[in-house]
Amino acid sequence: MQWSMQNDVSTPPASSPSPRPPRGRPREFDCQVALAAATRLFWIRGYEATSIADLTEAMGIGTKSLYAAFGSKDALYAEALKYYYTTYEGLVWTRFRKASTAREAALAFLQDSAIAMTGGDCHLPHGCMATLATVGSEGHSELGELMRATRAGGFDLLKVRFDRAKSDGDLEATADTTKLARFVQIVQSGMAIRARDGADRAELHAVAEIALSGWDNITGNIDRRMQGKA
Amino acid sequence: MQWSMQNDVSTPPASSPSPRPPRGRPREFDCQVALAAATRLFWIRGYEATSIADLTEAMGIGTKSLYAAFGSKDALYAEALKYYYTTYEGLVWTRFRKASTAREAALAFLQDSAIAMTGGDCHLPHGCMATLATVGSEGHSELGELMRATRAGGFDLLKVRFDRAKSDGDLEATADTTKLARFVQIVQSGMAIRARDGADRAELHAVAEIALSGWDNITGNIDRRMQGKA
DNA sequence: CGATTTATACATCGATCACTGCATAAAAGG
DNA sequence: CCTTTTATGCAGTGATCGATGTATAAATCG
Repeated sequence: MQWSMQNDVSTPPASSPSPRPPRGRPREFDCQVALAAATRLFWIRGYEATSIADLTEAMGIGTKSLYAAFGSKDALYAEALKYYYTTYEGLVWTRFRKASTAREAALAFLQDSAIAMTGGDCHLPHGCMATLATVGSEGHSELGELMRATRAGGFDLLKVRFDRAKSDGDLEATADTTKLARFVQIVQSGMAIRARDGADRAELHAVAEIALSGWDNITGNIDRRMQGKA
Repeated sequence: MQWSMQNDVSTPPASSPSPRPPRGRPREFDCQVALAAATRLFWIRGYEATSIADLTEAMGIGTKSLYAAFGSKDALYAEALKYYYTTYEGLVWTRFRKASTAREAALAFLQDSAIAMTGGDCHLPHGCMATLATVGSEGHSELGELMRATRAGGFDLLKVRFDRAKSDGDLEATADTTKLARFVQIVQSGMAIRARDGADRAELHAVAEIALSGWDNITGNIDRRMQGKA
């Protein structure tokens, strides 16, 4: 299956000078606005539960226009996921990037995730589109791989930051950054499920604090504390 | 919508003496075996992605027999969820119940979840059926409520145990058992997502240990440690 | 003005969805 | 035996799935 589209959807931002407009009749709808509507729908309902009829209604366009602009439902979903990530990535990772220690970074990531997953500033759908998507369990293997890769990207960002903290001396040399990143990622994934079930911001915020309250034990002397347990 | 079924499915275990067999032609298939097959399929693929045709093939029966025995796809799913819970509940909650302290109970719950979610002793599907089900996002509101209630049940077990630990003196009187139970529940939910993405048992086991490595800080003096942070 | 190119609306495609009607088969009660 | 009751197999229900074909409208180019 191919993700290529008949028209280049991702041009509107950072558009080329485009001295010559395309020859025929111009498109009547804003491609980015339509994509935003589709993203919101996929975000809320998931891939399988969202039909083409749902999409065309929410996007305000006909089926033929949808297929002319995006190619297929799979391709539209992939484009929606990209739109989702580029649009909302900053909500979760900006403070993370600016943090001066690994602990502050992890806490910022979880706290800002708590905010984003409960609507953010405006009324965003609750939960995380990438985490909660069940695309690709069976069939749709390409979309499933895309989702898994997206989730893996979050883990990588965490691990790289923790590795850097190790060379900074911020984390002990014995700290297992892979396990640490997995733990933080898993807490965030769990928060996404709770957010979908209606958790409020305070609850997720509390979980973020609790998750990192044992940071010193986790990163420092976990080996000594744990050796007699499991 | 009604969950009631034409035939009582849940009689085979602890069956009544049944001195008089039903009048007509007896059923040719084992209802529990068929339900187990359906459960496995729903568990792996989820509700929407599993069709009646998939189910009849896996269960080895025809559509008419399926509807005669279970009533509808929704009712069959509800029955499958009940079967799932009663069959596999012990994998996750037995050691939890026997533990003498709240910390041991929570650790046992997370560790045994790590085992169950990666196949258990035999080759069970990975992940948690109740946690990963996305039924009821839109429409299917009754099934969605059932899933949410099932997830809430896990939280309640945790909270009750932690409350008991408080009166036992095992937990400080100042400990917030609600937040504590939410945290443990969220870690387990996140583990389910990682298990679906292919995490191995060791990874989830490590996360279980890390999650509870700060137990003393969480349950005891978290207030003092956290007051200057957020 | 055509000629060409593209977008839209509408009707539809075959496939699949959950679900049922109907005829038949196999058991029990009489 | 016959009647009743239930289960099964198969065809088929209307609805909806994702995706297209056709005809028309609107733009640019010559």
